[in-house]
Amino acid sequence: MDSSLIRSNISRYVALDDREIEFLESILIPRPFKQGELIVKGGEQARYLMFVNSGYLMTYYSDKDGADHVIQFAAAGWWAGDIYSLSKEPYTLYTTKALCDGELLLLPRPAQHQLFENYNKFERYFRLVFQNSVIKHQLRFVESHTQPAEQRYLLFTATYPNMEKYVAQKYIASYLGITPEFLSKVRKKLLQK
Amino acid sequence: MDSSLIRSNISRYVALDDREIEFLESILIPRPFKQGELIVKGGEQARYLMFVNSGYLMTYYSDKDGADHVIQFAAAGWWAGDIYSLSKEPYTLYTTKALCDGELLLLPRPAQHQLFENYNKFERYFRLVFQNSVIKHQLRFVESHTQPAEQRYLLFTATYPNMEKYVAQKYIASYLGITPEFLSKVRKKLLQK
DNA sequence: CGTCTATTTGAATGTACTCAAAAGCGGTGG
DNA sequence: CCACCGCTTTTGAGTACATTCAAATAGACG
Repeated sequence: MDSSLIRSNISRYVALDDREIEFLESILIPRPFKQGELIVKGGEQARYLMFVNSGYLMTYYSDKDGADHVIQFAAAGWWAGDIYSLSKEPYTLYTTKALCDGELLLLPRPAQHQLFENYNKFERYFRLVFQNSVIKHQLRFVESHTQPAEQRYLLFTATYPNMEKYVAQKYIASYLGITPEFLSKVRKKLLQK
Repeated sequence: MDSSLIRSNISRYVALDDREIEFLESILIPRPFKQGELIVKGGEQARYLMFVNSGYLMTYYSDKDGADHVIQFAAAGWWAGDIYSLSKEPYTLYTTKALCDGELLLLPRPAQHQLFENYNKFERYFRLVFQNSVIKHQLRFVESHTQPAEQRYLLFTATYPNMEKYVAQKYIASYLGITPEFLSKVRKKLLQK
């Protein structure tokens, strides 16, 4: 298993010693995935934290009318959006889908507890991960209420330069909080400029 | 100083022993505030985490055009929205304003480090606080893109039953992501029913 | 009481949505 | 290899939700 990506990610927040790295590697489970695969479905038990080792994923909420609302995209080096199901809730609300072939590193729930009990550096690491995630969510929220759709789309393409190759436009529209039809019109208008 | 509220809040996540409580109390600073007071202004140094011991606060972002965008309201027993400035960033983007008289408990930045270094229960506590905050932000985001303004307003009044007594409507409008004028019309329509 | 700000109201406008139909695109099987 | 199927994207017309601007009214505070 190649744990270099997750190790370098963690080392941006806390310094791990050999013992901690060894333990981490002993509990991570490599999990390859194929394009289009539904890795976790909304309503299922949330059994793992998912670190993206390679490839692209997205996490979305399917409402009662069957409409999907994209919460987050995740590239290699990110935790999948459904990281949040390590809460008390045993079931996740969100579906996680592969946008191309790739590999996850799974951190099973029981192992999470071991990790937190025995190595409090990981507690800190995840505190910082969540903390930064909250900050990003706040910014995204402010953006979504200050900028019109066109600006938000431009911001998206700047932030996720490669994502458009992998994601159907309707999911980008969903992420931006607009309809696919309207995104199509926004793009047309931008191309004419 | 009355630390009963913060202790009972923390005890929902981790059990503190006497030593830990004593230390916590030794580093918290009571800070009374008056209605309308700007407790922290956007652009200033973020020097404290702020726990609301009594009263109501709100946290907002003022954009370059001078428009305010409310991120969060906070009642007694909550951490103020600007909790997020315990990150690496030395300055906060957000302004925190008192909506009535009340009292904060301040947790200064240097004391945060002591807390995290010496008592890893607090690390866990804040991990869980952030974790739950992320979950709430995600839900709020999905709501704001699935429900029309009228629904969001009803949800708001149900979620924060007393808040309307303290908050100017224009700030509720801002929190909901609509203009004050439109909120006024929404309310009128609801009253006619 | 007067001033300042918040709220209400109305008219005109704009942004984004719905619905429906056509065009494009990718994969599968004959 | 081409034809067909299903799904995504585009396009257009009509509509709805929400905004802007302006003016009138109401409330809060000194």
